[in-house]
Amino acid sequence: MRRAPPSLYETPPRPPPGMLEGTMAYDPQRIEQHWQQWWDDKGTFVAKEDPAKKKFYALDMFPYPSGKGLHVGHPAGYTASDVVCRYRRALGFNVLHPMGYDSFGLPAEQKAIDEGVPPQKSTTEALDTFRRQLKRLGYSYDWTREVSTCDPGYYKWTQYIFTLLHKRGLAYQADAFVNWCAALGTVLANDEVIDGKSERGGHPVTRLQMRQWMLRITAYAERLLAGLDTIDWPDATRMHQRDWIGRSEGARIHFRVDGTSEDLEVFTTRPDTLWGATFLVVAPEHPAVARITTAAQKTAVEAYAKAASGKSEKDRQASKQKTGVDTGARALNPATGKPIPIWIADYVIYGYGTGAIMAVPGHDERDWEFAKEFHLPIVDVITGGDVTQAAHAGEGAMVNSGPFNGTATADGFAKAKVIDWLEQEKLGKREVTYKFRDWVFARQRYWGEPIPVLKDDQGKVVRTLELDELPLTLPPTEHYKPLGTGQSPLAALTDWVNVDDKKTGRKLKRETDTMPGSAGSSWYFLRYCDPHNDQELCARAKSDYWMPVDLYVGGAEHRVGHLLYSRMWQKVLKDEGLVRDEEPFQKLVHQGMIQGLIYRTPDKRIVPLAEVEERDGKAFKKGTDVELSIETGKMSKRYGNVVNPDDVIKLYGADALRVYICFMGPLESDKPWQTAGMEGQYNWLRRAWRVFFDDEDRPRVTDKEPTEEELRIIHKAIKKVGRDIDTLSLNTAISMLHVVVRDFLQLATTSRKCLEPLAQLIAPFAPHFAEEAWGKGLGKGDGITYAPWPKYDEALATDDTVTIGVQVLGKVRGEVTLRRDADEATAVAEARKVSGVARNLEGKQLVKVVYRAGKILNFIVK
RNA sequence: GCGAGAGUGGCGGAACUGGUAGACGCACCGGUCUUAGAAGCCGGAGGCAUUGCCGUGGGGGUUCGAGUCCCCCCUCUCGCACCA
Repeated sequence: MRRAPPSLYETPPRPPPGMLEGTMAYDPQRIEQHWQQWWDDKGTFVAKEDPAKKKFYALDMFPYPSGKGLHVGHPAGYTASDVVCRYRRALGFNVLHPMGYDSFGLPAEQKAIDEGVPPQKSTTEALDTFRRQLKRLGYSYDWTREVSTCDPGYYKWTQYIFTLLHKRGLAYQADAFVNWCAALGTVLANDEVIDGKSERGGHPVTRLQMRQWMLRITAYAERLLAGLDTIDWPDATRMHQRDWIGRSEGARIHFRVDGTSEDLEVFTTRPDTLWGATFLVVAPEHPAVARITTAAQKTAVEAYAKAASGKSEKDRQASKQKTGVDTGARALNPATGKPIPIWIADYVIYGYGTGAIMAVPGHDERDWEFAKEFHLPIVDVITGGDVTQAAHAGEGAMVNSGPFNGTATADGFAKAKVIDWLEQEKLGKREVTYKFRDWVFARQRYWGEPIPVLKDDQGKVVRTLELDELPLTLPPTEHYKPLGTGQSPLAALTDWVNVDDKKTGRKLKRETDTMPGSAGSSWYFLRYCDPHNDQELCARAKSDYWMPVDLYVGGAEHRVGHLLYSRMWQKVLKDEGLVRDEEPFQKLVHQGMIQGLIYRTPDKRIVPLAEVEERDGKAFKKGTDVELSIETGKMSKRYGNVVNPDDVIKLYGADALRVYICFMGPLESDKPWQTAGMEGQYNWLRRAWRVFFDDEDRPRVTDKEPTEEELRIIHKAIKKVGRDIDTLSLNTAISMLHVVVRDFLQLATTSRKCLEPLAQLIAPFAPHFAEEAWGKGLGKGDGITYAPWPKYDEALATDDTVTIGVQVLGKVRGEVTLRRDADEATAVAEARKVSGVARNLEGKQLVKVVYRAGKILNFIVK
């Protein structure tokens, strides 16, 4: 056995390499604590508005502070934004870099239910842990601006925003089909339901009709779509939001129900296929169903509807097999005047469009399958396919469509014509619908912002609370469990619920539902601009200065939830005149996940990391010869591969962790944590230390003039590192720094003109190290944070000689070193001297020479 | 099924507008130091083969030249999933 197994999993941890007795060396524990204290004392990162300076607002998605503390996943994004902030400060930007906590939510409440710990208490503790851990990583946050969504001074304004939404008619109560999770005792938003299960806990979710608070996000659909074209976000995320909003253009068409005064409305994107509509399909929940069903069909219809509503969303989608029942009623096709049957089927969704469709089996795959299943007529109304074999959804010309025969469907031409006709004949109208629904804005839970309204006995809202009545604080309780009735625990607190309202002189009741977790996080970026203001949610002058966010770093899992809600609130606040910008986040980047290694025995059993040892680059089960397979996957307790930043920092220091995180790979991609790789970066910092300090920890800097070679090294690095931070290619920036340190050690570089810029280039990544090198190593007094970023000389940053490949017939046969701008004749002459090239040219006739100065020389021969 | 993204050494990953594939790091091998080991330092290294050949998931194409551009296919990851 050659080396210790991954030391993170050993107890007690072995001392870091190089910390042997007597040797003075890089000591991260000492310097990191010292500089963190120093930054705190000096208020180095406190941001102040300064109109004379260009601002830069870098925002991290604030964490939900779980009791378990920080996970290595958190620093992945936080480190990247911190590097950018430190770089921007050196460039002279006025940087706002705040941090806070998304501290309302289910986990703390679940803990309260399970263990009886009040959420206020467990949240405060978790928050202290997070703050301590984040500070220990040396992030340059302005801690004076910290916010926490469960703080009454904060949620006062969340509640205030709710009252604004209510006044604008954007917050309303409605009987709606909601995602009810019985296990959690609450409703969930669509984005909190994944595959028919709750995002948190994976409990089953069913569709239920309930009276709920809703936010009319659909009213902002067009602006939410339009804004996507103005912001610098990943394409995948913008596309995902577009899909989620799901805009479609079409027509609403009226169908008379034969022999009744009922009217059924359908939404269709293909009004040009109206002549082919041979039946209607209505969602089982549709209220018209009960009215139109004939006596003969009543039993079958009711049975089907009941079965459909009992199914969860997931079950309903599990089978694509078409099912349905004829209601017995007939509708009149407004185009042909012919009676067509009306069916109910669960492939039609009540929440979308009008909850009823005209089925055109000839030109819609789903309708075609349904028609086949139930032997309903199929009519061809668009040329180009064989509707007896399959639905033809493509383009063609209208046929069997009366006056429209021959109209081409391409480019929506026929569609527009038919809609015009429908409007003229008052049979229907042009309409746009959206796939996304209004936002269910209530949870039947305790640990959230109380909704600031007063209601009468019937549950009708009498008034919202005025600003001077806010915050409406959460009353203390000892019973956190949702009541079995589908009400929140607040409903049991009758003293709190019943109010003698002085303003109206009436006996009123408080709302007992609370807001969802996404409420507080939908505007926190504004509060950071003016966190202590108790008169306004954020002074306009402050948000005008700092907003919009210039760089927002956070996980891709918030693509549609948080990132869509925040955009909506920003628009509402803009309409209120409270903010200037239409979009809150100018540039968005998603960090990838830090994955763990998963070890398995040949029979596929998982072996926790603590029981793994490495030998000769292979993994074995500790103390055996059982070789293990290695795969990458989620970090999870189950695999025993969760890495805690505290442990890493204890061994290697925060700087090494930061450098390793940056070095692992591109910010956006998922990458596996490898403790050995971590050690590599720690060792690099130790080597870098030796550039600045000798064996007795004395500074090595001299005022010697650097050689040209040394200057070239550092100028190239200044150029590369700056450019890489701009593009967030932090891994290649670190590679460059490796090269500089290697070369400077080899050249025994001590020149101040080289070491000062090197310390500065290291500073964004390993700030404590850099401060120590800058202060103690280079004798600088004021800290490195605001030292102006070094400038490079283009002439020195570019080599004037280059080594290029020499090819014969496209195959590399040698290389030559030339001046970058050497002419072709020189290049050819030099290349002919290279033996491998000469050998391949021998006896051949030169046809052509391809020469790209500084790039390639290629001889084409016969 | 639809949409998006990705396949490069043993591993993580580099490669500017097409121009010496494998930078940098890990692991590995050799040397040095040491009683020995660890760490450090110096050096090696894609594969096969002793002048050469093959190599960026596979197959075709464009080009003097392809990881990069075009066409077809395979695999993986992530979304969405009867949205009318």
